[in-house]
Amino acid sequence: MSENNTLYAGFSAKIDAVLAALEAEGVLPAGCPRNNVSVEPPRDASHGDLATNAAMVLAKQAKTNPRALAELIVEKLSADPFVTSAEIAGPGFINLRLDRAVWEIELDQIAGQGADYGKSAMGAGKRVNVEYVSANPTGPMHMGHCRGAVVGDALASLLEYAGHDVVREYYVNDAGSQVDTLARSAHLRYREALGEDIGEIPAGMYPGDYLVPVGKLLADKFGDQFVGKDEAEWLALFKSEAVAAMMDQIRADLAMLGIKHDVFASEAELQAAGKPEEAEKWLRAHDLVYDGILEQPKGKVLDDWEPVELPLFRSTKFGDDQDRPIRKSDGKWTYFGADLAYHMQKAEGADELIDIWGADHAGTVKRIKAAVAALSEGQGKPIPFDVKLVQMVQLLRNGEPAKMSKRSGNFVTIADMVEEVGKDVVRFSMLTRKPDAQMDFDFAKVVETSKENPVFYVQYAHARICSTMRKAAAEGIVPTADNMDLMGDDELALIKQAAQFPREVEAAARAREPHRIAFFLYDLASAFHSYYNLGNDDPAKRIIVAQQPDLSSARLFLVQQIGQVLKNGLALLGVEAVEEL
RNA sequence: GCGCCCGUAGCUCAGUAGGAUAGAGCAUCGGAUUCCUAAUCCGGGGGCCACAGGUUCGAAUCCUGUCGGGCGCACCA
Repeated sequence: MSENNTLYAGFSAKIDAVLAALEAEGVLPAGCPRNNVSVEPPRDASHGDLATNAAMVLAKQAKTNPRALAELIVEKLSADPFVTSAEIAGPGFINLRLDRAVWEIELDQIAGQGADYGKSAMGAGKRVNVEYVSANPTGPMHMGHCRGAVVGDALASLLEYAGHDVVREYYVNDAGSQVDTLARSAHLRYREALGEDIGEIPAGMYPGDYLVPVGKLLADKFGDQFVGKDEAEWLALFKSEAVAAMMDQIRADLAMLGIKHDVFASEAELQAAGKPEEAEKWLRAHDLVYDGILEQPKGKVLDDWEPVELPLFRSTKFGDDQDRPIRKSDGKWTYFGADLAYHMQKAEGADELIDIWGADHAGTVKRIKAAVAALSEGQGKPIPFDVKLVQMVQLLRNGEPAKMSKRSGNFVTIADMVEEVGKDVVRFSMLTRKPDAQMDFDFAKVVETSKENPVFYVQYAHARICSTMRKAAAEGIVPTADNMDLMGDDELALIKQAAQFPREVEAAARAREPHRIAFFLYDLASAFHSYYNLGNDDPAKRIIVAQQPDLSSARLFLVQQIGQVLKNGLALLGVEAVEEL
């Protein structure tokens, strides 16, 4: 379960040793960079088990041609007992075939490591803070939050699996004017709960039904003491009460998706602690904040534009279009002003920061990255910081835009969606495409239990394995690793595919792309279904062959491990590995 | 006008640090079920990887430009 233990990393090291030997012999110049050398399974399995481009990459430096260098490498690699053949192909690829013992050992690894198979020490315990969701605490979660929530959560799990020490964080924006609106809307519902006819909810207030129980709660708690009173007497109180209620709601919504954050950081508390002031002071001292006047935005006509002097952060120094205000004209912090201080707070307990944002916030990435870079470097602790954008999801029903929810007032909630199609479908759907392309989510298609819907396909593979295990147990056949030599090419091919999992985890973690795991699982499920169906044409190829208990035990052992890998991958994505469909 | 993301089969999407003949599913056509779950499998047809240049042994992948779609562009969050 460490990076150096995976099969591919192991062979990578062997090839590296061969190159080092060639360097010692003077074939390769001393200290020549080998970081472009790749060791990976070839796309076409007929080429072998492993391929390396070493000869092509290094030929120039060795002052020879790729094929000549390849021959030298092949000569040394052939000496390895686990290498059964090493061939030069095409422009200079070296294709290796590995002894079947390699795969038998790998299968044993899966059995031995169980739920830990695929975990990696790549992250080396590096502390990564992943901030995701961070929806405003003004209502239930809606579709706009869903993709970022699932992708962020899966990414956090993936990094954890790959050996990082991960904190899942939610930034609660409880300090802006939107929570004032929330408090006023709640006050309206409070009066309603006390029997007043409040009529239509006025424009500018939150109209959703979800505030009705909040109003009732406030009425029960405070009676009529805040009716007809000046806003100053109740606003702060109603704010904190309503935000708390909304956060409970949001936590419940997230729980429906199987998401749980470690830290909920409050913007109001951040401000109360004077963090933004500290940041401003430092930035001013380093001439990164100055008082200036913004230009009128281009490409947009504004009737009420007035030039105002504001404290501006020099984000243009970092490639942004214009400098950005950190305070408003009333002296309060802008979102950005508080946010940069918030990122410094996160950086205190982390080695690396990742934010997951919706694509509608793409315009603000440059300024926050600039601010974090300036502050962290300036304060002597530069911190890697990445903002991952997830693109918009369009909700459809039979190809038409989906209707809004009554519960929410004006949007489709996550609760509605999960109730209708289920957590696993929602999560897997969001994870079977790369996040940086827009996607459509069609209720009608997504509930179909078919190939249209890959989650069932993968779950079915796992369920089929469980069912086979149950049947075998009933017949008194137990999986054993004792007769691996009975396994043929079909079985070995399946092991080879499952053996990619640790490598896949590391690659996905490195690229921060959890969707790769979903596609890997789909492919593995597909390979298993094919294998399973071999038994339909030829009874001798069934997993359980009554007359041959040794063979059956070996095959059972194999599919048991395939099931284990499917289970591990599904767990990583937060999807149930069901045992029956 | 500017910034960011996307453009791969009729449709929905993959394409692993630039690698070998670009892959799946759906749809379509043809097959497999007295047999471990057919929610499955096997096979056929279907591509100027938007377009044009460039980088190099090699480009769907990197760079530049053009076209098309999405998102954003006050002190909102």
